[in-house]
Amino acid sequence: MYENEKKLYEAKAHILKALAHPTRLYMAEQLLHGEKCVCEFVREIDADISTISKHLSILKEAGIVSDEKRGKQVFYHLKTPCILQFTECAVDIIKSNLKERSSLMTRIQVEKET
Amino acid sequence: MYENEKKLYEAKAHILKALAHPTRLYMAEQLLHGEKCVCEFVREIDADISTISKHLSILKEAGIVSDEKRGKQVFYHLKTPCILQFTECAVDIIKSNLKERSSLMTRIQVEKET
DNA sequence: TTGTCATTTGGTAAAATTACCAAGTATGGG
DNA sequence: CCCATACTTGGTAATTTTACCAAATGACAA
Repeated sequence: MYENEKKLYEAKAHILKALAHPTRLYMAEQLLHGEKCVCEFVREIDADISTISKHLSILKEAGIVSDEKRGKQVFYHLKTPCILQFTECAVDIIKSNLKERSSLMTRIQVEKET
Repeated sequence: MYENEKKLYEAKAHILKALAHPTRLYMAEQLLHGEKCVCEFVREIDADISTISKHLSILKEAGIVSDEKRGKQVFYHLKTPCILQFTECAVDIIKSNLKERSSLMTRIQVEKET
């Protein structure tokens, strides 16, 4: 029964949810190349610094990243890089969706014309 | 610049978002064992059938599952099982979060008591 | 055709997410 | 000590998500 395992699914979904935002996904992927301070994200992302800080705190709360204050700066670090392994498969899905949707478009076009 | 790659991050986040709900994650994982009709999910999950149907349609729209009508029933099928590979890593994160948070609790206890 | 089973769709209220601004905290320099 | 820099936090409005009920659709059976 799903009810028994619900807590585990909630925990897993919570982690996915933290990653399921374009900006947060970008941040996590950037951290694959090494730690970054908030100020670096601020330079790259066109959003208010408070928005960026909140996105990072969501990743942190989910346990995906950790932070460390050094001087005036706060550095974020990817704790568990394996969580980003889904990327390759996601790209496959995106490509397959594009294919299916473009062939659907063609079908609609053809149906219109005939 | 993030702005250039934004479309790709949005597409990837869209797929994650579809999975980032306990019920939808459960459904996708169940489909690892083979296709299932909506009625089977209805038996397992304590939610309105319309809610279950809508969750399935979100997974379908994201390109994670496909559906096929056979007789009166609609069968759902996992198109790209690799998208669920993150699970193992997610469990690692959950365990590590539990450890950190329980040690935090202990620390708070200790601080209170001393 | 009429009914029934299996599922989807439309509508809606409640809850959650998001982004911004403004104000607060912490650190190091002068 | 005072100030600037680097962030975080609180407040809030707009948007999105979620779940339910009710009604619609589609397939088969009588």
